[in-house]
Amino acid sequence: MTTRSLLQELRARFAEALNAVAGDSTPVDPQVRASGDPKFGDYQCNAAMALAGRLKRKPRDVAQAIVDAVEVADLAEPLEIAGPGFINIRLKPESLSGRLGRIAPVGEGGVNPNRPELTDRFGIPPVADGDRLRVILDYSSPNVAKQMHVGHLRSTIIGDVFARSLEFAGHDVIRQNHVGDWGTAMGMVILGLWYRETRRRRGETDDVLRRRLVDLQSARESGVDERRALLQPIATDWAADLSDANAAVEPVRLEQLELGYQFVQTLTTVAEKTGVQAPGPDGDIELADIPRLVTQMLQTGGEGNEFERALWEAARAASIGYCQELYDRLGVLLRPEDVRGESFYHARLPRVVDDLRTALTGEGRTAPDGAKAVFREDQGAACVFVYEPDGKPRYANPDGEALPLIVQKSDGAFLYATTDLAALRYRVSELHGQRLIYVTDPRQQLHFKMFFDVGRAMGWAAPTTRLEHVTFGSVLGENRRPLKTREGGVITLARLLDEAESRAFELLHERQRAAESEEEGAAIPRFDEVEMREVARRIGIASIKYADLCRDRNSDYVFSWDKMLAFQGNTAPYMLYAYARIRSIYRRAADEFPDAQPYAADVTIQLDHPTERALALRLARLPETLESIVDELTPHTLCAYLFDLAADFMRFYEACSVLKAPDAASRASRLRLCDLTARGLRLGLSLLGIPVIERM
RNA sequence: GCGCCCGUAGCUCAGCUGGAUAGAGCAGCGGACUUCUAAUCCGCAGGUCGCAGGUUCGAAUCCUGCCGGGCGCGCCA
Repeated sequence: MTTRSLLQELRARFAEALNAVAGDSTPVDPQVRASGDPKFGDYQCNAAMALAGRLKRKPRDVAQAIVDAVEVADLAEPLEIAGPGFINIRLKPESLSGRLGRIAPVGEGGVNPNRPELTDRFGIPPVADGDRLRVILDYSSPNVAKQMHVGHLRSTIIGDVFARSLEFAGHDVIRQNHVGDWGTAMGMVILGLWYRETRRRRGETDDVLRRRLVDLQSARESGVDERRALLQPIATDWAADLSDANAAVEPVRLEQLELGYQFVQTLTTVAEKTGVQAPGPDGDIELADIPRLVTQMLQTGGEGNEFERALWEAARAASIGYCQELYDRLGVLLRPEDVRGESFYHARLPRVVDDLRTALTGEGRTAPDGAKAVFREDQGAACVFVYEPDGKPRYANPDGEALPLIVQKSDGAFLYATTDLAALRYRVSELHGQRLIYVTDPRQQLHFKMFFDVGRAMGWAAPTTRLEHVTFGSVLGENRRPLKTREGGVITLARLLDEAESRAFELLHERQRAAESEEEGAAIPRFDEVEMREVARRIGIASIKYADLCRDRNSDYVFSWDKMLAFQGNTAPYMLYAYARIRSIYRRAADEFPDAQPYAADVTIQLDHPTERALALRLARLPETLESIVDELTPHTLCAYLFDLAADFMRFYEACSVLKAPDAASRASRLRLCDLTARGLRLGLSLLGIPVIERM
């Protein structure tokens, strides 16, 4: 038998009663929800008012009819009708404690500290087999050319919560890290790496390259002649180096990629309007045109050029290795085997365009929602236009003309729309995805709408395939502009994490000092340097992640160290502290009452004190909270729940002593509540990608 | 010009897809440590939900129009 959540149970029972009252088989929304105010009960059913209109009866009469028809006597106190026809539901304490009592203790093997949700389900069953979906989750997706910065943070940690939550719910999640390893930026990296490598073979160190970069940077504002004089020797050497095709490339590090990338990028800027040329694969090319050169270089696939291939692989390996370090540090689930970047689809792109051309030329095809996709060449580019059923373009440019999804540029190169379509086909037909989730910034929204339309029109996504573009707001500085360093540069992720950890360490250190200076000394754990570093590391990372997750993901959020590291309010430290307090009680109870068995069969969960009842009700609502996160992909609702849970526990903690409980039965009951709370916090935080701390 | 997102307490944010007297946390004021970690808890104060209409038993929520802010709109991703 599947255990329903409290909310599901009440909904089901009221739905049945409503159908009886309504007298027909039209399903009626039972409108059961948690009450906003405790004086209106724990849950309420608001369906009477709406139904009254339909039945042309008085709302309160309808409410009475529902009350008479519904069978909830085993769960709730006698129902009350209030106001215009609200039905207030107050749960019986024994039904609450019974429900919690059915949550089995953690099994023999104990809890896996890294993935507690895999070993302690808190009595929550996975979805039924028939509801299980294969979910393809596309998140993080950094561009391998550059260091990861705060912009990548949100996609990575929000996506990670989806991965964990959907997996916990019982779905079959396949992570796809769609890294940018084949675009112009990657080409620039390869070219930079090529330059560095060939110079290195002539005995030049990175320092020489770095100095040359500085020279170029300072020449950006100079006159054409001056810049030409600077560039000409580089171009001449370049020509000499081109003959070197030794494919052996040593492993490189990210800094070297960045150096090469910056060099090529600066070179391109400085070469603006100088006309300085260097040899390319198909004859001379202007240095200023390098971006086009590298794109072409990649379009031809680097095939037949082992050196280029080796450079690409070295660059890719360095980037992915570097990203993996950050993923490990952040504690996200992504692994190297989840990487399926743009390059993976490269060989499939011509067929995508061919198939679009074949299927959509002329009349085109119509998607289930009526959108018509038509293939047409326009200004030399291969395009797909999307039209409404009435023939109007669904997307328009500022001049009001139809806006195409371009799948092949006039120079023959493919674009990210092409890659995304190829990935869509792959994910549906080869990975058998039924729900495809893309976690990216909202600027790409138009692109996603267009390529979803085309994918549906082509039938590459079935009508039942869910395609979801999940967006998130930007991270702002205190000045309300996108977060930057004081100098205006991007903040690298590594630096951000460093600062979080060192700030957390300072706070811990401060607290320890304060405790030592007090006469009796607060009862806080004493840490040595190594332990404190580790606790600070966990708090720091947790704070960054939690701050990111606790707001509605679509709104921009203002980044504030003080707020995310605060020990009050809806923050990671508050939650972690609540957990640590509970664990502390547990350790002491084990010492003082070694015989106490909170999960023994004869233990009844007693809900005499209001704070005990409130805590129990909150615990009973964990399952329904997790349901909503799976449907709506809203981590902040889980954060809000955990904050309420922690706060309810704190109140209980202040009011009901566990170790000094009046008797053994009460103590066992309270210990049980403590442990359930700890498990709920641990499970919830774990789904947010945040590991708990036993002592802090 | 078109499209999307946002506007709620001094600040940072919730508000469960139309429900009851709009809620938290900071900051402010006042309380609580002989008591399981005071990184806590309790109380007070704080609001024209951007503005104006509309839909209805009922609107912060849905519709329309303004005002203010952000983003996007053909060969970058």
